[in-house]
Amino acid sequence: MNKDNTIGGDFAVQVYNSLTGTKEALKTLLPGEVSIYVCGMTVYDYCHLGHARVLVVFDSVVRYLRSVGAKVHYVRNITDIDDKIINRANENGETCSALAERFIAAMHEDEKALNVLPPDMEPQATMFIDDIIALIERLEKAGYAYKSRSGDVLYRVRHFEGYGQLSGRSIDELLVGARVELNVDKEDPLDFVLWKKSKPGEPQWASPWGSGRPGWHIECSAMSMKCLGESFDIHAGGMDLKFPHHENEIAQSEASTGRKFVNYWMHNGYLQIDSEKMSKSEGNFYTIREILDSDANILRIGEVIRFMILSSHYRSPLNFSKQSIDNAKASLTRLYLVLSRSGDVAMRKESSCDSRYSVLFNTAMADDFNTPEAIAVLFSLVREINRLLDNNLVNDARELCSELKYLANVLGLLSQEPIMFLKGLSAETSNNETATVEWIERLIEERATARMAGDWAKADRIRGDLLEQGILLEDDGNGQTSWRLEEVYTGE
RNA sequence: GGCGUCGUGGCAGAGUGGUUAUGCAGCGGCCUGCAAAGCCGUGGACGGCGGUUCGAUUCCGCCCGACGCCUCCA
Repeated sequence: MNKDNTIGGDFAVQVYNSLTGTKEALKTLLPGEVSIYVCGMTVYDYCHLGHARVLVVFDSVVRYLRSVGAKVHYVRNITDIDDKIINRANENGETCSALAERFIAAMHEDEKALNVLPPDMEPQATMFIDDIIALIERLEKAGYAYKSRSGDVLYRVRHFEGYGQLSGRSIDELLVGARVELNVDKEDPLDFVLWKKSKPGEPQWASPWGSGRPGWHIECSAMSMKCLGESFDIHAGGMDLKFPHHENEIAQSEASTGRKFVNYWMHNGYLQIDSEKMSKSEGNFYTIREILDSDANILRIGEVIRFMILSSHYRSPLNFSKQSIDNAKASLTRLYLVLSRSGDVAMRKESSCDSRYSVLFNTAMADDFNTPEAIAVLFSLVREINRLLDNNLVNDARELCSELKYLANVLGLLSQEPIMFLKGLSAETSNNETATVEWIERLIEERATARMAGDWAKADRIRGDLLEQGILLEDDGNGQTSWRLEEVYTGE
């Protein structure tokens, strides 16, 4: 490991730091270790595709950092108490904790389908109330917090010198924005809630300021510092959290500790629908499971979504459409076809960093996690493998295949059995699937007989009929026929 | 009003001061009963106007266009 605490060895990892607006070499507090906190979900509903992007992007970041030998401490929180949760629970007539529990379980299912690994820690706000209260007390002692007339405890924004450093705006500039509501309760309109006085019937915890609950931003300060220390390396989340959430986290954390809170801030771009930001308030959003349900095989469509997300750079906007899904499907099919063509190949345990492809792959990823370029490297591997196979150099091809699988795995891709992906079969085969497979195989036999007899018309009719059902037949040179899924484009 | 991001070939989407991104689609060829897959070859691009430069899609300025943030949001 380098003495200067850079990560990545020969491929010094460069990270775009939202705080400075530039790409910087990633230098961590501890040599060879990376502490990263990602703002996770507020669990009052099913995760949408924007959440999928955060999950997949930072899962890939963590996988990559680990692949270059870093010991990563990955924390992703769950906010399980806030206004939206309380409202939704009331609407449903269930308790907040029951509601939260339900959607946490659903989120874990979604993650699985997207091949997102669990973080090392997944702290929930309601389990850190003591730490939150202690943090607010520190802020109060230092003069950064005050109790308002209404009973809420607020953060005194004017007292924190660096306020606005992340969003690149001064308090006064923010005020000119004019959409800040006037509130007699606040010393300054930008002051925000640290502790909210509870209303009857709401979840509440005892505190020095009376019973209440944490405000929105404080739990991330408390939990991240509790899990990773008062200073840590990377804090990440969606672009929309930059202001005010992350700005406020900095204010809370640095005012309480007097130390630099986070060295690198990473923000992923929005997921868009028809080139507009997808958000619940706009009503133009898809849940992850909605998309997952559009395919019989949940892992297959999950990987397609993952591929689609990684095929654009994490900071760019990502436009979701039927075509982006189809593109991802076609690309993944090409990757899986070469694996299937090579037979079953075990994944290499470690990358041979000296290989041409690994060098290109790592160079791309070290440059602020350029996954589109890394994926392009995967495809040049595919071409090479196919060339080798065309020339019957099977052993060489299989060697490269195991490298392909290794590199793809760094992106969380190609972890399924090729056949399962190509045929769209799930791991625990249903009766329905078995019946379908048998039906297809019967037709293939029937066609083989026709071909043997030279009845091309019949053979082609069977093939054409199956294709209309989305089943593509492929004959190899030895009289064997295989099949795979091929969506026929019906024009929407 | 303030701040910011972006504008690449038919579509998606990287990147670069002068040389092939990549995937899908197209075209020609090999292979195939015909296909499919694969391979080989190939056409096609950098919003507009100026400037810097031997040379700009890449740097600078202006303009136009799209989007976002300043309010809950990944």
